[in-house]
Amino acid sequence: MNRRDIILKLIVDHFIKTAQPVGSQTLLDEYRLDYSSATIRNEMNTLEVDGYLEKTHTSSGRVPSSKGYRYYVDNLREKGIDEEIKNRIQTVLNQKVQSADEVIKESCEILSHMTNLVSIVLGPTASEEKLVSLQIIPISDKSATAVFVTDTGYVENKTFNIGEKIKVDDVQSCVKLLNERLTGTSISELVPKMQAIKPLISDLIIGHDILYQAMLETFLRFASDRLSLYGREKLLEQPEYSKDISKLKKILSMLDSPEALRNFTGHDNAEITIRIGEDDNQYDDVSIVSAKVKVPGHKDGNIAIVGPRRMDYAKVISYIEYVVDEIEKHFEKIDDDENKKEEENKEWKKN
Amino acid sequence: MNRRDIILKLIVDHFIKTAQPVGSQTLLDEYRLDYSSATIRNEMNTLEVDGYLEKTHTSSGRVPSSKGYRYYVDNLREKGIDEEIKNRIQTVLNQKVQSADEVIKESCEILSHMTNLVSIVLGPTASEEKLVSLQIIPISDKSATAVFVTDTGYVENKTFNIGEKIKVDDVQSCVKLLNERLTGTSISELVPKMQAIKPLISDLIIGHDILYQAMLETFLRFASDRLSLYGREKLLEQPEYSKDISKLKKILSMLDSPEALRNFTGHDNAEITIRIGEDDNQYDDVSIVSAKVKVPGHKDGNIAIVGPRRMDYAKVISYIEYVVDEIEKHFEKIDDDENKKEEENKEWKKN
DNA sequence: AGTTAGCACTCCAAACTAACGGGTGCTAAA
DNA sequence: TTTAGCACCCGTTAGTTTGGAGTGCTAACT
Repeated sequence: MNRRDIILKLIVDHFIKTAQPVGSQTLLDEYRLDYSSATIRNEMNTLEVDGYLEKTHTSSGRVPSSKGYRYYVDNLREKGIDEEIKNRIQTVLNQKVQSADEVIKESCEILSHMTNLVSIVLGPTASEEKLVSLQIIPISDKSATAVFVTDTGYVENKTFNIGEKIKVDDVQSCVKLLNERLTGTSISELVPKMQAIKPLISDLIIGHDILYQAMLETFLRFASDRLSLYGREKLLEQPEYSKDISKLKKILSMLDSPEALRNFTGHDNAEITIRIGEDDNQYDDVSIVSAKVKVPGHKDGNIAIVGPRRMDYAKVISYIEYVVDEIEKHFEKIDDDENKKEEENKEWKKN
Repeated sequence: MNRRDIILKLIVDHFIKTAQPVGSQTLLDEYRLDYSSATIRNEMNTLEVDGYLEKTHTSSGRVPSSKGYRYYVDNLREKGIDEEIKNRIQTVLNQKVQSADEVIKESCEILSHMTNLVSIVLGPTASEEKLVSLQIIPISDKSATAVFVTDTGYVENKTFNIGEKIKVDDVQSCVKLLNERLTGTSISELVPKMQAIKPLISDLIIGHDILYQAMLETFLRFASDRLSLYGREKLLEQPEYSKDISKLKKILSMLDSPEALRNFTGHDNAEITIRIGEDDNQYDDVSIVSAKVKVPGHKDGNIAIVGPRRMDYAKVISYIEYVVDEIEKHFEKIDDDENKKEEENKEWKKN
């Protein structure tokens, strides 16, 4: 690594650690370099001219620019990973009972805990899932619960008050009808199909409008974004927000906007997408490291870590890579075992 | 209302509005009182001696003490209620489709929105609920989802990966067994009963330990606190937190602690419980107004509004009272209609 | 030619100062 | 009992000073 890179790396490292602009002397004091502060200053100057560093005012230390972070992330960051997260993740994976969703959820909690940042799980967009079952379960003489399940094991439910307007039988026959007509339908087609079925329902059932509305509502809930956040409160620990609460508002408003989050987590085919806050943007100080998670038998999902631009990219990226890798390996292995077993079964039957 | 009370009321009102200590002159300027500032000062002094007011330093305006707020809440607050919240709540209630849970949830969102505070729904403690149904729904050749429903229409689910260790049949028979043995069991007895059943399962099923674990885990999830928060982000708008982020941390940590929340919302039989932050407490600056919600056919739940001690009690209390009243009236009415209808039916059959 | 010591210069942050003003309590008169 | 008047308190704000961490430039040194 050439001298300029070393200096850039150290500046970014130091700034990530302290959240303070870094000066030439500090750098020298902290990391015994074998060239003088003047040399460092020269290098810093060219780094600034080239757009990797910025000054907060004419005579202050330097701060990495967005471009500087990018370069750091792409070329300079160290890739080690510490033992603690390994242990923790392995502990989770060793509890064999867990479904993929649960494993991912728990892993994200660990990620959030160990980075002091917010982690998010973006489920696959629901629209492609198919409804596989629709059941009605009477729970008292006054009410019944309808349970809807998709082919990924996602469950929605809706409780009906049975009574004057709606009879148990009505709900039953409605469910029967929907079951016949809707199983196998993908979530995105659910609402249009429902519209087509509407006349049938109104022929059949007394309280049809209410039932219809209720079902429709439940289907809409299906389509809503499946997104979980962990460790929101961790943000309060970040020094950038202790002064300036408005920055905190910005990042929290982003976390409240599923669209924004979907927007900034990887769409392309990359395994890992790194979004570094750009100055021109509404979310100028927000960085997002996101990774695609592929589990056999599931649609691809994403997990991501969200934090201020000054986040410990080296750590965050290596952690998230590790976590995703381990999760994928884990479930591939399970999948393989299954297949092998199945083949054995076939062999067996053949003989 | 005597003069002292008037003055105390105005001080509390003004402080709630401005979050600034209130002085005698300001009071005079803002609300044309017909006695002099000196008189006000005298009254303030006795109010302070009696413990209703506090000074932040020797010569500053007064701030209500905890006792002052209490007195205000009990005796001085105005009880009007404005039209906007009425309209909003009525809009919600008019969507007849909604179940109680949904109505409560939406009402709380409105409450949070209109008070700029956090509102919470504390479901009834789950332990009394009874399991009414346990179903297994195959969703692919590799997985199946078990769905559990309680007598209040609460649904939990757990997805199993079918395969080497677990067969569909195993899950089926396990569910069948549990269905026979566990329907009607209350949540709190679920775990002990499971333990009793354990030997049966291990006799019956190959992957029994995994299945057993999974079921157990789901039951534990049942027992976990059912609690929703709305409008967390609203807290950032409160002026007390713009300076002092540590206060914000305190209140957020409280919101993250279901135990603390349960602790500070009404246990006794009162319809409304008002907790005002006490200085000696860890949560010194947190006030909670909570109300019991009774809906026919449901266990009692609570809704509450959480905010800094300086909250607009008059508004919050009247809103929450209104909301709870309306919700209760709404569902009682539905219930009555049902009963009437049923009686009519009986009449009918008799003739 | 690249490196570095030296130096003048910049500007923020922290510390100090002064003035202001909103607040108090007390006293004495109405 | 109320209130005008007054001395006093102290936090806030604005202005000033100072110190220090930082810069860039130049000239001397490898």
